[in-house]
Amino acid sequence: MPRLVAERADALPALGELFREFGFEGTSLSMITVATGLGKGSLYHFFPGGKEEMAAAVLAEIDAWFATHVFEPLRRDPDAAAGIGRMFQAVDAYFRGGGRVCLVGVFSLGDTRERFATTLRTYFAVWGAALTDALSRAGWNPTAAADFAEEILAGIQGALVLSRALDEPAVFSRMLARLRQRAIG
Amino acid sequence: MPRLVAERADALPALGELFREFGFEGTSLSMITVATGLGKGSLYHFFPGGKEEMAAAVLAEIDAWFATHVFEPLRRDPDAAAGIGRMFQAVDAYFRGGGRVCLVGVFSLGDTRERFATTLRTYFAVWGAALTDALSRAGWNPTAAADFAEEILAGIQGALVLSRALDEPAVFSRMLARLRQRAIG
DNA sequence: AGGTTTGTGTACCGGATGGTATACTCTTAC
DNA sequence: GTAAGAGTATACCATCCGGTACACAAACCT
Repeated sequence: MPRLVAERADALPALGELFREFGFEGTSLSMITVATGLGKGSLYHFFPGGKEEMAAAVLAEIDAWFATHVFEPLRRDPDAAAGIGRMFQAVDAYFRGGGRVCLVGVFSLGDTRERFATTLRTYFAVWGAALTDALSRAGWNPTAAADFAEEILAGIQGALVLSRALDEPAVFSRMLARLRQRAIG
Repeated sequence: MPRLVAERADALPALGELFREFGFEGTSLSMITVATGLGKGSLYHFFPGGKEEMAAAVLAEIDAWFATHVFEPLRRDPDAAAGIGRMFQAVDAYFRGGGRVCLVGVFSLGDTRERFATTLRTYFAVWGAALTDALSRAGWNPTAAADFAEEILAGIQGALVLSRALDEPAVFSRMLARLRQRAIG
């Protein structure tokens, strides 16, 4: 019998989609065993802390992905406008043009928020700081940059909610295009 | 022994806060009995359809509230800018300056979405149409008005997510102020 | 080859879940 | 004053919950 999942990390994508779709409370261990192909024995071997450790691992993976694909370009690209452009491109790819929801947003709205409070707060705080920095380097004055960074992050999250409610992913694409236009023309 | 809840409608506020905070799946009947002071017997007397009917009733109440306090002023106020101003005021009050979350948004993100799909879609579609109309009457050209209406709705929803994640309601207030400024100066 | 780590299947735990059944007590109307 | 219906309390249902225990198998190292 072949192993479907060889390492703990191989289970994370399936776990992520589950938590995105059903939330933390809504995702049951039996759903997880089906989606990952791992029995409870294996799951608790990889994640001794149970469901909470699984969710924390998914959040950490998301954090790492955004750090390398979004935050770093924003901070490191000598051409600030280019870094911002890469951010919009990465965000569009990550959320699949509005067809995928933000796990950090989902967790932030529910009571799960308290459980992962610092992770959730840090995610948006770091993103906001990096974006503010890039906007400043792109020519915005500091206070306007901070305001606009906030507006961009909220716009992205809100567009995901709206796309989902209206079942119309184009809402997300349009929002991304508008924000990019305002940011770097 | 006095009746804490004399009518079905008296249970809706408590139900709303519960669903907002814990989502549909996360809200259990025992939490509901505690929060409303009603035993299961009474609950199923008022809501024969169980938890799903309770959530539907809450959504209907929200819909009605927004219809009278938000959608109607947008459409009916002869002074379009004043109608838009009243919308921002009503929204700020309803979401308590960012301290309260949008149940429609919460339901839209999870798997609950499918259960109440048409209600959720209609809520945003009607709001968007009313706001587009008001913006047009306030001087925006039709396509720009539709775009900006979308941006306003997403901004509101996103700001609620961000306020919650950062535990900083001021994010919501700032967003509302910025949007109002852009809309009616 | 032997033994140890790493991973897996399965039975099981106490408790909570949404929902039902039923017997009861009020209030109201005649 | 009594009958009907509205509203309530309680016990109970099957099912599922997250988590644990433990025996077992494959992979690895020496």
